[in-house]
Amino acid sequence: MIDLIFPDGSKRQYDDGATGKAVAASIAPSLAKRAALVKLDGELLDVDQPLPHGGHFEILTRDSLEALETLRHDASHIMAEAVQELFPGTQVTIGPSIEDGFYYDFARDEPFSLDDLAKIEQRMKEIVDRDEPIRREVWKRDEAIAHFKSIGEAYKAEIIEGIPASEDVSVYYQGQWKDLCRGPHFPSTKFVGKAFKLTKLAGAYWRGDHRNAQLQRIYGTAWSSEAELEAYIHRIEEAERRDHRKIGRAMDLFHLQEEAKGMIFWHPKGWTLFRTLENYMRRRLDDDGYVEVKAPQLMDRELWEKSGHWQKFSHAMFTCETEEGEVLAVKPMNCPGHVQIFNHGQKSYRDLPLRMAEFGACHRYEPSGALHGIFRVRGFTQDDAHIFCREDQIEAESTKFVRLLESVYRDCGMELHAVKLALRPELRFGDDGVWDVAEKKLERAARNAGIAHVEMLPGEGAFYGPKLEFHLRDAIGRTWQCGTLQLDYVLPERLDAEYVAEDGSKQRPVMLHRAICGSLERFLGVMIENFAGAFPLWLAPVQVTVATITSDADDFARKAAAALRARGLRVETDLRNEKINLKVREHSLAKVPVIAVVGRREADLGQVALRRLGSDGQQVLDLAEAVNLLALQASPPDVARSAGGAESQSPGAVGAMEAG
RNA sequence: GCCGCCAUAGCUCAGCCGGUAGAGCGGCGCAUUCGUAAUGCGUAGGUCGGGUGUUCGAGUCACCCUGGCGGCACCA
Repeated sequence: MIDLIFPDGSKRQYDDGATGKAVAASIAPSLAKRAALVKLDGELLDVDQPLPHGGHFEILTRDSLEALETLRHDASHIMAEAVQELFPGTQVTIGPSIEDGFYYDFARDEPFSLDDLAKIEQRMKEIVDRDEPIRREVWKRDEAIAHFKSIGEAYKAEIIEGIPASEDVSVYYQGQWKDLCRGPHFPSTKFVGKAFKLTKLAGAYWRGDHRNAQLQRIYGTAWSSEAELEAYIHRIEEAERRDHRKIGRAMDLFHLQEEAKGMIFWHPKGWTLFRTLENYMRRRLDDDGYVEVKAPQLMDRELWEKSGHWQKFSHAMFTCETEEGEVLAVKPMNCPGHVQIFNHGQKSYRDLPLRMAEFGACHRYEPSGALHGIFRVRGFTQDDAHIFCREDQIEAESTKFVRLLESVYRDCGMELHAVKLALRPELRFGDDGVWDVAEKKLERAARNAGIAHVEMLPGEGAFYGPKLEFHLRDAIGRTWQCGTLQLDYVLPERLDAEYVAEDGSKQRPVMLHRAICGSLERFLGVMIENFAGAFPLWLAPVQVTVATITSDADDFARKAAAALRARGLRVETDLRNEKINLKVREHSLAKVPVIAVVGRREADLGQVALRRLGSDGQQVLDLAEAVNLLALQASPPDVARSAGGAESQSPGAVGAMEAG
């Protein structure tokens, strides 16, 4: 007998081997009919599977949130069945559920077409209508290998070969069709419903390795109701509108063109945005004890060989040869340059931690298929810095960095999506003992800074050390690494960085490579999508447009604009002989945060009517008042913070306050 | 780089089974001075990403190149 504890706390006994369905039936026949999955001590099981033991027990219907993953997984199987029915000879490989949907990788010589997707989708719906029962069988591993080989499913056989010989494997039948799968699954295809849609067709390498065969991946999205599917499609469409490439064009921020692919032509408005962010970052770094430097753009190949970059990274480096035969490389990163500056002159332990920052323009030959708007480019600007410190300073510096990063993200309206720790790669310098220490230290730094969850990424570290990665999301949910913190014992060694310790001995510093935005370009891209182009006042390329209603107000409008400019605001005037309706519409669409409307009335009274983007009210103020208000509101968040503190004591004593 | 798709006026897009290109927005011009998301009228822009081939004839078919998009791989 097994004891089951139900969600309401009640307990009941059942025979050994009772299935979830039998348990459901004992409660209510209707529940047995609706039961899609059962949960036993947190583990999801098929309803027809004999319960292996007692414990906390719950019956899930298809509409439950926890069943959604299974619904999507089932949908991937139904798609595989449909594909094999329609395209005999196609081999199946793997097909998991993913965020919002599922995919399945198929091996087939002939490529699928977009038209095929419609056919497959249609057939999937038929399979749902057939209500094929889904049944689990347990097979011996070797028999499974032999069977899948015999039916020409080489990939499946290969997967099973990777399973330890002692283990059995589960095979799921779905009507006549079957697939190797761990499960769980719903009781029949009808449970999946029809709220799914095949969305895209893509290539994907077998087992994620580009040396392997390329399979055809079909992606789909699946939901428990038609309404949710509609909502999802709508959400994606909305998100596509805020694509930074579209907004960049519409707002005239930047452009890209063939002759310089992967490199950005910043237009005046976009460059204003860039400079605003750069200036903000510079202040934050200054305040946090960094010193800023500028290292050369090109350096001799020999230096890159010494640092190790040539061996590990030369494929991605732009190089050129001089007439005198020197081979120079455009810097793909700033670290070797910074070490040269560190090495110039003897350093003392008193100089540490030395935080050396640079807005470093880096160039990397990225694979053509990797380029993506201004997120992934070949020429970009890192908000890079290297902290040279003693080993016992690593933790404090790391924590300090993460705090700064979180503060910057907050100021910029960014939400940190994930923190990942990239562990030692195959190609690396430094012995394993050093890596053990480095990996542990970074992990601890993240925890100390209050980051609850750190995802481990085996094999993805830099060649010189592990990386903590800070990921942000774009409009449609893709994540992009922006911030990074890397712990490096290797480069100081390879490039002979040293300092004089208290006892007069020469010691190696440790290097922390760190960036908050990662690249200003990528960070701006994410910001553009997050704000959908409607930037907060301090960032907006044009902060105020002074728009006239009639030409009577032209002189006053010019005067108002000049007064605003005198306080550092970015102001445009619109004196065209157009209706105010049109002006409001145009500047609203251009996402200008404030439209200062002046008509005859305002001009006579020396006032402006402020209209904020997104609201249809207006605020009529005397010019001087409006200028003060807007100047205050346009302060970057860090400036506002320090001014705010000063103001509460003695207005206007901002500088004095900072000196303390 | 790999797989698939796409490439037509500044932008968004229409041009079916091949017979020398259209719309909306934008631009420009004229008129309008009109109080908070589109004033009216008029007008100029493309030879269809580049190339080769098939054809009497190609934006429309085939192939190649280039670029873009979605994935994959890569991302020090």
